[in-house]
Amino acid sequence: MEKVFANIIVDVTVDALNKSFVYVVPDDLIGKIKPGDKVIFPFGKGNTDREGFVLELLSLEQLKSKNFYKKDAYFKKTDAIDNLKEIKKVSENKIAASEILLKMAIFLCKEYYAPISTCISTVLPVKRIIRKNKKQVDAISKYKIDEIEKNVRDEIVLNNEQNKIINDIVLELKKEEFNEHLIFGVTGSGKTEVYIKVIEEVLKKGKQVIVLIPEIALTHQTVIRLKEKFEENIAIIHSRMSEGDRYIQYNKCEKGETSILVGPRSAIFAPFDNLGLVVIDEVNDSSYKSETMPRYNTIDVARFRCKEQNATLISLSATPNVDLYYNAKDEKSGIHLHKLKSRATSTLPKVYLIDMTKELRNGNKTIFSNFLKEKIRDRLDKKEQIMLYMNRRGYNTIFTCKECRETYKCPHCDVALVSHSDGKLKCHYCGYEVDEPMICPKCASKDIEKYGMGTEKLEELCIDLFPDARVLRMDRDTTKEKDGHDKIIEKFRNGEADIIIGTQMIVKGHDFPNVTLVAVMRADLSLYESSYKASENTFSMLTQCVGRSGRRSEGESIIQCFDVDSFVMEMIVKQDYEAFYDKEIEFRKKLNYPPFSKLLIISLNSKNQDYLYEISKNLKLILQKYNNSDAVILGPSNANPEKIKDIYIMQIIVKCATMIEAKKFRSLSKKYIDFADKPNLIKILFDIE
DNA sequence: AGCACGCCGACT
DNA sequence: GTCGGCGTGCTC
Repeated sequence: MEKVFANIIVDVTVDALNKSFVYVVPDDLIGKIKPGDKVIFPFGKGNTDREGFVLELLSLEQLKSKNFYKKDAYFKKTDAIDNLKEIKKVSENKIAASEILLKMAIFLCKEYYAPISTCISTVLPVKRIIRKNKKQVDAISKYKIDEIEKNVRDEIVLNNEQNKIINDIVLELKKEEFNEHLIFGVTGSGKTEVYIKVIEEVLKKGKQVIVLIPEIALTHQTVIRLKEKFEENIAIIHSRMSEGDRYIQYNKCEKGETSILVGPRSAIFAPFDNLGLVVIDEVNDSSYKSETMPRYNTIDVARFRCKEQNATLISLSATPNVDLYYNAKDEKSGIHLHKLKSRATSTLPKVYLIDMTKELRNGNKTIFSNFLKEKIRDRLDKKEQIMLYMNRRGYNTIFTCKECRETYKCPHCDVALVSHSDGKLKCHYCGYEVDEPMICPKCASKDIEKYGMGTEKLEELCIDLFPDARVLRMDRDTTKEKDGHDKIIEKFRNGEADIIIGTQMIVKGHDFPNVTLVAVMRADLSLYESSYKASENTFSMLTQCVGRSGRRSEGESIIQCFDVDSFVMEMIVKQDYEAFYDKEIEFRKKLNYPPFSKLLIISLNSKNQDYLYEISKNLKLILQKYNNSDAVILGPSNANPEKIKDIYIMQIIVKCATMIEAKKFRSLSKKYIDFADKPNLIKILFDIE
C-alpha cells in the first residue's frame, strides 16, 4: 500500500506553532481521515498527545513537491521521512471542518495575518460536545411562528425597478458561477423584497442561503419576514445564544435540515456545502469588520467563499461604502450595480438643517432649537411618535475643576469620565467607576464645572420641556438587563411612549410605522473623527436616522449642528448619496486614500509608553529604509484615545499603491518587532483598508 | 503550549 | 561537588 502523509496544524495558539507539521497516516486510518478532521498525535520531545487539524493528505511525491519540504530545515536531513511520527487516531471530539471551511480558515490566515489555529477556531464556532440526552429546545420556536399572518406580504406587488433587478440577478444566478451584485437603494425602497425573491430561486435549485445582518437585534424581524414567505425551517446563530442552542442550529445546517441561516458576521462560516447565495444587508455597517483576530472583513470572506462555491453574492445598502461603490461602478470589477431609486410605500422624509450657531446668537442656549420644539409639540398633539438621536451616553460628558483646570480622566484610559444620574463618574472604555466628587481631588476646590451632554441629560431636559410626553431612553445603560433591548423596542412600537431618546441602537434598521419626526441633536460630532472615513460614516449615520421617519406616511427630519456648511450636511438635506459620493471620491483621489490606495494601519501597543515610543520610531525608520516605491509612511502617532485599560497605543500608517506592497510592509513590520522586541512587551496588529 | 537542555547561585 | 532556578529553543 502506498504511504499517505498528512499535513497537520497543531491546535495551540502560539506564534512558534503557526506552521504545519507532517505526519504519517497509519495504514488502518487510510481512507478514514480527510482534510478538516481533528486528530490526535504525539508531539514534541515528550511525545505528549496533542490535538490538531488535518490540512491536506499527500502522497510521497506530493510531499516532496511541496514548498515547505524544500525550505524547512527538518527535511534537509536524509532520513527525515523515515523519522516522521504517526497519527494516533481521529479525535473523539467529532467536530471537523468541511473542506470549504478549511479553505476559509487558510484564507483568513493569509489575508489577515492571524495564527492558523485561531483561524480554524473562528471557522468552527462550536467547540464543546453537548450532552445528548439533555432536552433540547429549538431556539427558533420562541419566535411564535404560528402567530405570523401568512400571505400578508405575498400580496405586495413589486414595482418595475424591483422586478428588473430580480430578473437581472436570477439570470446571472442561473449560470451557477460566482457573480456579485450591489443593490443601492434608498431607505424603504423595498430591498428586502428583492432579496427574498432571489432566495426563492436559490431554494428551488436545492441550494443553501446565508443572510447576514449587522445587529443581533435585527434577527427577529428578518426571520419573521423570511418565515412569512418560506416553509423552510430557518436557522439562526448569534453570540447571545447559549452554546447548546448554537450547536443545535449549527447541526441543522450541517445535516441539511435547513437551507437558510440568518445571523451576524460569523454566520458567513455556516457549514453549507451546497451554498447558492450570500446576502449582506446594510453592507456599510461597521459590525461586518471583526475587531478580534482574525480581523476579517465579512464581504471579503464572503466573496472568497462564493467564488469557491460558485455562489451569488448580494450586498445591499442605502449608503454603500465609498470604495465598494467605486468598484461597483467600474464594469471591469465584475460587480453588477443595481439601483432602487424610489421608496416603495411612501415618499422620502423632508430634511431640515438647523444652524445651532444662529440659535445661540438668538439667545437660545438649550440643545433644542425653537423649530424642533415646535415640531415636537405638533407631533405630540397629533399623537405621532418622535425619535431623538444623540450619540453620547451619560449625563454631563465633561467634568472640570475651574480652579486648577483639571479634567477628570479615567486612571486607566486616556478619556474623560462621564457623569451619570446615579451619582457616579464612569469610563465608557473600561467601565471604571467612582462616586462623583464634591471637591476637586487635585486641589480641593469646590468650584467644579460640568458641561457636555449625553442621553441622560437630554432625557431630563425633554421631560422638563414636555411634561405631558411619555419618554423612553435607550442606550447601553438602559439595555443591560436580559432582553432589555427588545423590551424597549417593543414598548415604543406598541405606542407606550411618545418620544424615544437614544444612541446608535435606536436607528439601526428598526421599522417604527408611527414615527413621523426624527431629530439628530448634534449631527456634526462624528465629522470630527480623525479617520479619513469620517464623512462617509457621518453621511451613512444621518441617512439611517432620516430614514427612520415616515416609513408609512409623510415624515420629517431635523438635523441640528454647528457645522452647517459641510458638504455632508448639504448632501444629507438633498438626501442624495450619489452627489455625496461624487464629492467624497474626489477628496479621496486628491489625498490618495482608498480606493485609490491601500492603507496599512499598524497598531503597536504596550504598557510601557517610553519603550513603545522608541520601538515605534525605530520601526518607522526601518520601513523608510526598505521603502523602494513611493509609499507614504505616516506616524508614529498616538492612537485616539492613546491609552485604553492601561495599554498605550501608537499607530503607523503606510499608504501603499497595491495590496502586495501593503502586505510586504506588513510582514517586514512583524519581522522587525519579533527581532527588536526581545523582552516581548509589544503587541502588533494590522489592518489593511 | 509544553518539555528538554543549559548555564549560574545556595545547599549537603 | 550537585540540586534546581527558569531563560532559550524546538517540536514533523
